[in-house]
Parts: sequence; C-alpha cells; structure tokens
Amino acid sequence: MPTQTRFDQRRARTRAALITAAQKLLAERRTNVPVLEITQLADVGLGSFYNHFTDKDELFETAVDDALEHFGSILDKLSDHDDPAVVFAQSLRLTVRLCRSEPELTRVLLHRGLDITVADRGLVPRARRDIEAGIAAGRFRSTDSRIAVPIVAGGALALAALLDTDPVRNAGNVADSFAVDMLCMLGLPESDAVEICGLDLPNVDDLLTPTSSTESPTSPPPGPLLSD
Amino acid sequence: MPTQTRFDQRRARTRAALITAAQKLLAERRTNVPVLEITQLADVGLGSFYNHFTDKDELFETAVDDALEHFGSILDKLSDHDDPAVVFAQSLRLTVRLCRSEPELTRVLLHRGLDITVADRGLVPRARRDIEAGIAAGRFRSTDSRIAVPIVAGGALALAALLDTDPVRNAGNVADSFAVDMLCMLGLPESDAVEICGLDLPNVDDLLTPTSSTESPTSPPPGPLLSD
DNA sequence: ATTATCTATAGATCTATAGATAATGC
DNA sequence: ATTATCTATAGATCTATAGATAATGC
Repeated sequence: MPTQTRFDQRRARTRAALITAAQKLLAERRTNVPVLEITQLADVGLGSFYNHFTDKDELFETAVDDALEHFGSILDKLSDHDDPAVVFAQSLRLTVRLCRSEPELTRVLLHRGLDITVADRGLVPRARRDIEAGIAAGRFRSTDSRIAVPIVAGGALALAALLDTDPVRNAGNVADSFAVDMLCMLGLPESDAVEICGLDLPNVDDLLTPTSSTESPTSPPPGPLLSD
Repeated sequence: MPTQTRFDQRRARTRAALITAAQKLLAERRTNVPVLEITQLADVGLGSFYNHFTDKDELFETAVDDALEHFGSILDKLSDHDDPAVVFAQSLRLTVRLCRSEPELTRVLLHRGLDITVADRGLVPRARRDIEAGIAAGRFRSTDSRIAVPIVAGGALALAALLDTDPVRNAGNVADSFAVDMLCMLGLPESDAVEICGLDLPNVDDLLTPTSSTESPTSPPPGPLLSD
C-alpha cells in the first residue's frame, strides 16, 4: 500500500463524495444541474469542485468510468469453465440480474448508453473473448464477432432499460431467456442453450460484497461505486 | 387538404426551421446550447422560439419524434411477403443500411438511445409483429417476444452506433450479417437465414424520395426530416 | 385589424476565482 | 509552513418577455 498522508486521504474523500453525488444525479438523469447543487449533495464547498475537476463534463465522465470499472470487477469474480458457452451465458445472466440488485449502478451505465458497446471494460471484452473462443472451438457457428458482440451488448442494454422501466418483471427470467436467445444466435441447439442457462449461478450478492484481502472487512463508509 | 392560410404557412415554416436546426444540433450531440444559437442556426428571431416551444427540451423532443416518424414512414414502404421471416429480415437489412444513406437521421435517433426500444413507431412495432407472426406460424422457435424485440432493437442501435463510429465498414455486410444472426436467434437453420438475407432488397434511395401523390414533385425546400 | 416575427434588454442564473479559514506536517 | 477546503462575489451567460416592426386578411 502506498504511503498516504492525511492530506491525500482528505483529498480522496472529497473527490469520492463528488463522484458519489454525480452518480446519484446520473441515476436520476439530471446532469444539467448547477455545480453548486452537486457540491451541496456531496456536502463539500463549491470551491472544492474546482480543486478536483475542471468542469461538470469531466466529473460526470469520471463518475461513469468509475461505475464501469466497478461493474467489470464484479464480472471478473465469476468462475471460469472449460466450455466458453457456459462462461458466456454466466456473464449475460449475471449482468442482467445486476439490474435488480444494483439499480443505481445500472442507471449510471445506462447513461453512457450505446457508447458502452465499444468499451474496453465490462461485458464487451468478456463477450468478445468468449464468442471468439467458442467459434475457435467449433462450439459456436462461425459468425463475425465484430457484429455479434455489439448485438449482445446492445441487447443487454435494452433489457436493462426494460427492467428499469418495468419494476415488476422478474430479472432472473429475463436474464436466462436473454442468454438462451444469444446462445441460439450463436448456433447452439435450443435444448443445449436451455440446459446451460439452467445451471447454478453464483449468488449475485456474494459477488457484490467480497471479503477480499485488499478491502476492509468492516462495512465501508459510503463511497463511489468503485472501491478505491 | 385543409385550407391553410399564409399565416399558417408562415408559422409552419418557422417551426420547421427550428426543428431542422434542432436536428442538426442533435446529430452533433450539442443539445446544451443557448436558445439564441438555435434560432440563429434556424435563421429566425430569438422571440420566435417562444412562439412555438416553451423550452429547449420540448423542441428537442419534438425534433426526435419527427425523425422517428420519418423513419417509420420509410419502413412502411417496404413490400410485404408471405413469410414473416422475409419481412422481418427486410426491415433489419434496410434499417442498418439507412445508417449510411441517412446519417443525420440515424444520429438523431441514436440520441434518443435506448428509449427507442420501447417506441411505438419505427422498427420496434414491426419487429414485434413479425416475430409474433413467425412464432404463430411455427416458422420461429417459441421464444418470448417481449425479450426478443428489445434484443433486436438494441442490437440494431448498437450496430448503428458502430457504423457511425467507423465510416469505412460496409453497411450492407453488417446489415445482412445482423439479420442472419437474428434469424438464427429465432431458430432458423443458418443456411435458411443466409438465403433469406441474400434476397433482393428494394433500393434504399428509392424509398427515401417517393413520388407519392401527397408530396410536391418539385424538389421541396429544406425542411425537417419529417415531411409535413 | 389581426397575427407572427423580430429586437432590445431586465432580471435570473451560473461559473470560476480570490481571499479567508481550517487541517495537517515537521 | 503547507495544503485543502470553504465563503463570498464579480462577471459572464442565458432566459423569457415587452414592445416595435412586418406580413397577411378582409
């Protein structure tokens, strides 16, 4: 751990408060607010904002990147498997389930919208890896991953938006049905797809609160979605 | 044709100029501009803005609706066919091709982003109709259209964004590959899907400049994307 | 006479900084 | 002594309207 003076800690706390406030506003789609409102929500002085960011765009961009990073770190905790179809399906099933367990994180990512389909973190690189591995192994039909990956990402986004709109629909059902559809798209017989998407999935909540060695075991103070 | 006084015509011209200007700005993702800049781009007085819209949000919303309506009217010109798979594939292939022939229209629709996956105009209602018809006819596997439709719409959006980002990629190839993937998702054998997506498609440009009886045969003045 | 548009601007709002205050380092 | 934060505010920017001007109707 790099030596962190109290100055650094104080700076980090203020910065984190600003990012958290920005994420709250992003989740409500209210980005066109005065800087003063952001700093009041973060409970810091107006001037502090300009100590950390040059303008609102920079803050909101940072806030979305932070959320994307956090989302990627959750996916990274999924266990691997020999069959790329299983790994791929796991990612999709977990991602869509996250819309319910982490609605604010989801809304922040939704704000980035379609740009996220070309992100180098999160679902996209995993989907590309799994699809290409599946094609190479002859498990998937030979299709263009440069087209299949955006379809997967765009579909996941659209379903996330749907779940956000309709709070009664069961996320697990949507997630599994989505994964079946995507496996069929990649050439698996429907029966195989249904079987794979019925396999056990790690408990979502366990992936959200990891007791990793780098993190404090006590409940951490409210901070931005990305743990520092 | 309802009697339109010169007053009405003048009003309509000013309104159309404002909508066209808003669409230009939307295509550049510059919605956070002063009202004065919009009216200057539209070449009307600042005060005229408030004769037609109460605020910028209302204008931009109208501008996107206008573009969506125009997009829907293009799709409506596609010929029908007995096989829902063919009709469905035609819609997808045309939609993605439009990204090249109508880039500004595409960018305006992209601005609405994922909300468009629940729109009641454009690709979504057509996709729902075709998918449900295909399932009913036993042509598609029995899947949940409430999930398949957002996947289709989200995938189309993601590919539109991709084509917008990468101006060298061939839209026809992307479009046909997308349609093949979606037909496979719906349970068609790959060979059938490839055959359907190789069928003749009406010329895109013919659909864009229809010599319908309701429109003036002379080249119309620059107006918003939706002809009035 | 009526309606729409245009010009000028009062007042509201927001940004970004200067200078004061508080916290930490040594 | 140094660094970060906070408070107060000057100046820039924007909104929305009032009143003047131009176009059309009858």
